[in-house]
Amino acid sequence: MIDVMQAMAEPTRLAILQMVRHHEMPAGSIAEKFKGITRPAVSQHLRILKDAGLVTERRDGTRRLYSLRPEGFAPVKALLEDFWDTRLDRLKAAAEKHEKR
Amino acid sequence: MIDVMQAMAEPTRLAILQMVRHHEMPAGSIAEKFKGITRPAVSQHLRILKDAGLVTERRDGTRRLYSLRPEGFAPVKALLEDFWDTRLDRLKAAAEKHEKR
DNA sequence: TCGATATTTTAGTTGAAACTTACGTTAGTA
DNA sequence: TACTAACGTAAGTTTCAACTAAAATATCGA
Repeated sequence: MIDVMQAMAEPTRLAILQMVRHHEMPAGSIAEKFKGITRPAVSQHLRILKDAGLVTERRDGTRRLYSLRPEGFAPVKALLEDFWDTRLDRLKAAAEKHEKR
Repeated sequence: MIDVMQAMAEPTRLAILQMVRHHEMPAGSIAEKFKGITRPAVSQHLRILKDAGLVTERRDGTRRLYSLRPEGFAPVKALLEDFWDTRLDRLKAAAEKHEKR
């Protein structure tokens, strides 16, 4: 789960995730979008995203098509909702305290 | 938003967030929980979490009490839900494709 | 089979982030 | 005022993640 967060928490990788969100893209096209960063670097980012389960890779001839894998975000999503709930917990606690008077 | 993710995506800091989730804790008590890491290191992590808006700091005499700031997670939560929605988008797209036959 | 295309992998470099030690600060207390 | 407790801050070191350049791999077409 920490690896999923680390995968997301990097500007280039986050941008990649946005790119492949709606339609799959070949590695080359992804790399082209980045100015001032080489193709191998992008390839390595893709590896990290894949290992984290955030993208899937599909081969088509010599190309490799990447697309988002939304389920990969599930654990982080759960954690976030957990933290978010603290807001409600506090409202509840405050209400009970008030009631006690 | 990327800074929020980076703040979360570190084991020690994530552990701190869990610690202060339900009740505020003084910096010292937080540091004690960590074996093999010094107090200043924890202090620096707390700084990063505070700057990212994930915890709040309250002073009580010489102590500093930290607690979770759930609202800080909002941007990441929104992003995650955005990605998550891709699942539904695909189901929908698949259904429409099916319908077309 | 040879070359071209699209891509990853490896090895090595570099810069940033996480650490430690030493020092500074602030608030309470004798 | 001097001392202590509970911290943060500064400076320097180490570790690690992101990068580049060069080499390796896989697939297709002539």
